[in-house]
Amino acid sequence: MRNDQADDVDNRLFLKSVARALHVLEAFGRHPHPLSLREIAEAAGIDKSAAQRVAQTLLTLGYLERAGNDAGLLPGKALLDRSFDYLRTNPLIERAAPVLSQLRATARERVDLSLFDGTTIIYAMRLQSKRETFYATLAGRRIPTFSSSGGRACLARLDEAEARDIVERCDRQAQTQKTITDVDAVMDKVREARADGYACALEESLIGEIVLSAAVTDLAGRPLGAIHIAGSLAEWDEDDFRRRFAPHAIAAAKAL
Amino acid sequence: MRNDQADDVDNRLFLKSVARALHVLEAFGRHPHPLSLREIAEAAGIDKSAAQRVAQTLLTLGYLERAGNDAGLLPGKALLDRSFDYLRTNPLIERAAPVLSQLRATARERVDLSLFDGTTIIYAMRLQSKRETFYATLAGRRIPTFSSSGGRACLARLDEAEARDIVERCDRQAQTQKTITDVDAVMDKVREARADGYACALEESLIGEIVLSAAVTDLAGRPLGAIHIAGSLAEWDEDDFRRRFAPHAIAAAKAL
DNA sequence: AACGATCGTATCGCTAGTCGATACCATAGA
DNA sequence: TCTATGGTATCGACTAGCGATACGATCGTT
Repeated sequence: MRNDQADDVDNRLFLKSVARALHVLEAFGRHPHPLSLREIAEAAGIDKSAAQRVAQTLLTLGYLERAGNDAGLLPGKALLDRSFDYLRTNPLIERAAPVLSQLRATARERVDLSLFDGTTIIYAMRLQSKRETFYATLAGRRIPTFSSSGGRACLARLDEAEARDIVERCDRQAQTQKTITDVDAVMDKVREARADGYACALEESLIGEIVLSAAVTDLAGRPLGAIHIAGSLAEWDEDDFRRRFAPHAIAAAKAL
Repeated sequence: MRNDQADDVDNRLFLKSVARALHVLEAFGRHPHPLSLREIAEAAGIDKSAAQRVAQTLLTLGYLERAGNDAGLLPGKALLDRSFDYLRTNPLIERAAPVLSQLRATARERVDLSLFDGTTIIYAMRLQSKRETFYATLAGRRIPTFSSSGGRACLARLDEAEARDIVERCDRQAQTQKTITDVDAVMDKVREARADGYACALEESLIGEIVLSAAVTDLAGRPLGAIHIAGSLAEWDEDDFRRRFAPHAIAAAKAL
């Protein structure tokens, strides 16, 4: 999971106790249900005593809560405060908010802002369209870089070698039958995105869904994230969708 | 800010190092902009060395990031992962997701789910309507219990003494000219909400906005949160809004 | 250029904070 | 009643982290 262990070990400034506590919180990412002390200890690779101390601490600070039927522990509301801080302090989000909601108003389809983070991208803002249920529409969700249009839009802003390296390091599992998992085939798509100025993915994450993305970069041209427009193939065919929305996505991304 | 210090001190299980690290992250809630090491140290009440160690640790774990122009540190994307875990593991959110989006579809106004947390409530899910910009629409935002319709809907499910205690402990600053800050006046509103089965707030948080809320409770009848429907006074007058949406809000809350 | 202020980074000996084994007290099911 | 499993509490030993200090870079100022 972590290949910078080497750095950690020789880094005299690294606080193991802090890392332990965060590993406890991260355990709920892998086990999304109430956990007992013993389960926490196992998931975080610590003994029961350590888990007890960490849990008590996080509990009093609001980063953990007791599950309803005293059936264990769950993440706490304080985590929402911290992610709010993240969004509020991120200058990209600040600038993107009005642009996104205007884009949403003109496109009348689902609009997202995702952030580039190596082998995955993470949704930061989501403006849903009509139906749309469930976790798919929650901020904080991560999806693989290689198979998402937003991810490929970002890769297109990197040089060939760096992009290829990331694609190779991705966990390239097929999400649907249409997911492109071959490295060379993905790189073809990346080059296509580089040429077009936007990326497009057809049913690679979800059957029936077409997503089109334009990358947002910093002043140096490095990708920070991407703006997505997502539609349903029941209402659009690919060419129409591209023609209609690609200019909007590119313009919105350029505005940032 | 924290009156359980007494408990903390005599609790032998409380890990100070973990608390220190979290205080560092919380510093960005009070100072929403890039912070230098020295500023972090000040905000978290620790010395520069400690801040350095904590910052290095959080940096390598992704809970802090360097600001673009190496102008300091900012919260990191890992925080979004954790809030996603919170939302995903919270059974109320799971049940509420489909109900909310259906409510959004029928009401065609902004719909929110907030969670009751003592003197504040915190937005967990937000389905915006048309325009709506900025942070107002982000999950994780906290607003005072006493002046929000959602908060008062929750208070209405507590007994008189407990509700009054919370109102008194709130930081009762007026958000707008219309904010009701007097304890007795707030309690009148709470009693009204108890009688009606829903609460209503007129321009108490934002001028021109009317919000109507119904509380969601656990099996024991204790309030967990509230469902909000928010509209614009430019489009509705109070009576129409109440008549039209109160039944929907109550029904949606009851469905949970 | 030389200066002082302020930034991030690195070092190191001492001690207080944490570790981890262990015991305790519930509740629940056999 | 017994055993398994949950959360809670205790305590001596030892190590992880404290905090003072120092260093090199980068500024804007004089």
